[in-house]
Order: sequence, then C-alpha cells, then structure tokens
Amino acid sequence: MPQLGSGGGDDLGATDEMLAFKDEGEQEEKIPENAFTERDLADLKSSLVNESEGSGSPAAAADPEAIRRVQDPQRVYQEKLPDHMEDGMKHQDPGMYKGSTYSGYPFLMLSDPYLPNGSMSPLSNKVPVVQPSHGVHPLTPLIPYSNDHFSHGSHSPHLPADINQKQGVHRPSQTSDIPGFYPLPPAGVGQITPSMGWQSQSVYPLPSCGFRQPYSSALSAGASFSRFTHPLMLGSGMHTTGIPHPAIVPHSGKQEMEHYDRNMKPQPEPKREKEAKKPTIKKPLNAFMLYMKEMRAKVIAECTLKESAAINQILGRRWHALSREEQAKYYELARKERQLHMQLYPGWSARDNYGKKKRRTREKQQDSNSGGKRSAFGTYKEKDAVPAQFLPMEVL
DNA sequence: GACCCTTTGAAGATT
DNA sequence: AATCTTCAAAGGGTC
Repeated sequence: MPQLGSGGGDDLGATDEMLAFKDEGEQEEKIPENAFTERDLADLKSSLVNESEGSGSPAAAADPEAIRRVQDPQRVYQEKLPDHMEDGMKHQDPGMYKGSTYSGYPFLMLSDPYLPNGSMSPLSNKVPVVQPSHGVHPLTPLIPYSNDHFSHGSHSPHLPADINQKQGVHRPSQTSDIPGFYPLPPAGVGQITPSMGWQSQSVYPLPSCGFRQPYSSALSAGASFSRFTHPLMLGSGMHTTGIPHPAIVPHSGKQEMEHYDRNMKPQPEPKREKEAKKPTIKKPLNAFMLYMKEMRAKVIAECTLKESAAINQILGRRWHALSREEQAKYYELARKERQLHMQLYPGWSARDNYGKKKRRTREKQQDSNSGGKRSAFGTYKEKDAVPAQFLPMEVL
C-alpha cells in the first residue's frame, strides 16, 4: 500500500497507524463477507492456475471486493492521520474504539500464555482481543516483554530505565516519551468490552473458501497453541538487555548473525566466534503482518490450505474487506510494535537486515513492480482489472 | 538447504 | 519528492 506522505522522519513511525475514517454515518461497508470468502478458494485456485489472467478478467471485474472498494472511493487506505489527530479521533470517536475502552494498549491487557504456570489470565475470557479464538494474538510477539518486563514496578510497564544507557544509542525524543507509550487506562483491564475485540465480531460469519465444515475454534485454538513457537518459549530471543523479544532471531544458520548496533563496524570474526554471534533483530511487524499472523490459522482451518502463498492471497483479500475500524486496530498494534521496537533497539535499522535474504530472481520482482505499484487495489496488478466506472477518481 | 511464492506495510535506497 | 527495493511471516513447492 503506498504511503501518502509517509515522510519517514516521524517520531515513532506514526504515519501509518490510522486510516482516514470518514463520516460516522457511513454505511457499514463491510461487504457481505461470505459473498466473497465463499469464493476465496475457488478464485484463488483458479487464479493460481491462470496466474496471468488478463486485466479484463471477468473474475477480477466481478470481484466483490474490488467492487466494494471502488464503490467506496472515500475509503482511502493511504490517508493516515498524524498521531495527535489519531489520538483526537480516539477520544472523539468512541464508536471507533468501542466505548473508549481502547484507551490503553491492548497488549498490556493480554492474558499471558507465558505465565510460569502457563495459565491464562482470569480476564482472558472477558477480552476476546486478548484471547483470540485460535490463540494467536496479533500482538503475540509483544507479550514477552509486555508482561514479564513491563509489569515490574508500578510505574513502568515499559522498559528498564537503563535500557538506552545500555544501548549506547540515544534518541532523546523517544526516551522522554517512553513513560507515555503504554499508559494503563484508568479503567484497567477488567473493563474491556468484548465489543472491542475484532475476534468477537462476526467478520467471517460463514466458513469461507467454499468449504462447508464449520470453522472449529477449538481445533484452531489447539492447533495454534501447538504450533506456537515463540522465541521466548524456545529459550532464545533474548535481548542484550535481558529482555526477550521475538524480533531477535537466534542463530539458526539461515540468517547471518549481526550485531544489532549498526554503529559497530563489522569485524572479521574467527570461525569459532560465529557460534557466539548475536542474533538478528527482525523488523517489527506491520499491520498486515500482524493480521496475517492472527488470521492465518483460521484461514488454514477454513480452507484446509497450507500453502502460504495461497493463504496470503486470501488474507490479502480479507484485509481489504476489513472495515476501517478493524484495520485501524491492526495499524495501532503495529504502531505500538514499532514504538516498542525502537525503544528496545534504538540503534537498529531495517537496513541492518538488508542483504540477508538473497534474491534469486530480481527480474521477476522488477517485473511485478513495473506492472503497477501496489496500491489500495491490492492484488490488482493493473488498475484496468477493475472497470473504469468503478475506479475512484484519484485512480482515473 | 536455500530460495520462491504471495500478501501489505514500513523504511531505507535510489532517481 | 517520487519511485524503487528490501524485509517482515508462513510453509509447501522448487531447484
């Protein structure tokens, strides 16, 4: 999705987090989900086979999602508000955050599957967002340092006070803000209404992918938990500060190890020291990645698919089918994720991981890119895939 | 075993 | 400033 005036340079990457929500009275734009999810798999499979479908493909033109999008030109994904506006919206738009219970960062309210005894929070059953049906919270990666390391002390559900000192890299503008990043709402965790949980919403009321078997949340939950392999649980992903973080990837052999401090010059190391290399710090997950992580198990269960490429296509469509409110939640989670990432690894840059994934066929990627920059039209590689009459003015 | 595929978003790099 | 490139997750498939 193209960023509109992303401009980087934001204090904490706050340019992405909020979508421009239009009038409150807007008709619920959630498409009849089943109408297109029923076709997800069929469409996907056919499209996978006929990957080079023409731009005028009837299937593409008839895609309800596309129609929905183009019929709602005011839904401009890339329109995002700065933080202060976002915050303003939060307060001014109780409907968006469902009764102002969203004033705090949800992950502070998470039940903690990593409790020493493995038990869930007694509140978990009240907070769907905390305990998704399939057990993978979009902020799952945040859990480890949210509870274990943020709950110590009454004031700081955040970072150890000396973290930046240890890092040796300072971002004064951030550090001063740290205490305000994850304010616990006065209401506390117990007052989160189920309505705020997108899991509780009937986003996918019917099984998708054309499969009739109902989605089994129990199965999904079990599957999710069983497949859940968090770095913390694996005993790795420990930050140098002692804070475990999922972004820290232990030396697995696949990726090179690199010190997270890019200010340090890479030094030729003896082979024997390779084993002691520090883990790679991964990029924080963006909103869509969080959404994928959350919903993947569900799609797999619904569609009995395992191929990630196919699943991701479905998820991409579903992502666009989400209401702005629902997407906004993920943008917010992603923003918090980035904030926390920046606090934990002040010297880290996405650049640090450049070159760690070797691309075998750059030409393909260039081709795909040249086919049209990715846009709010998602999987449509060319806008012509959508009849012109459905295209927003800005696209025409 | 490493990379591809596939998605969107963020951020760095390049033009 | 606009555009391009890379990586983040995931797991079956491919080489």
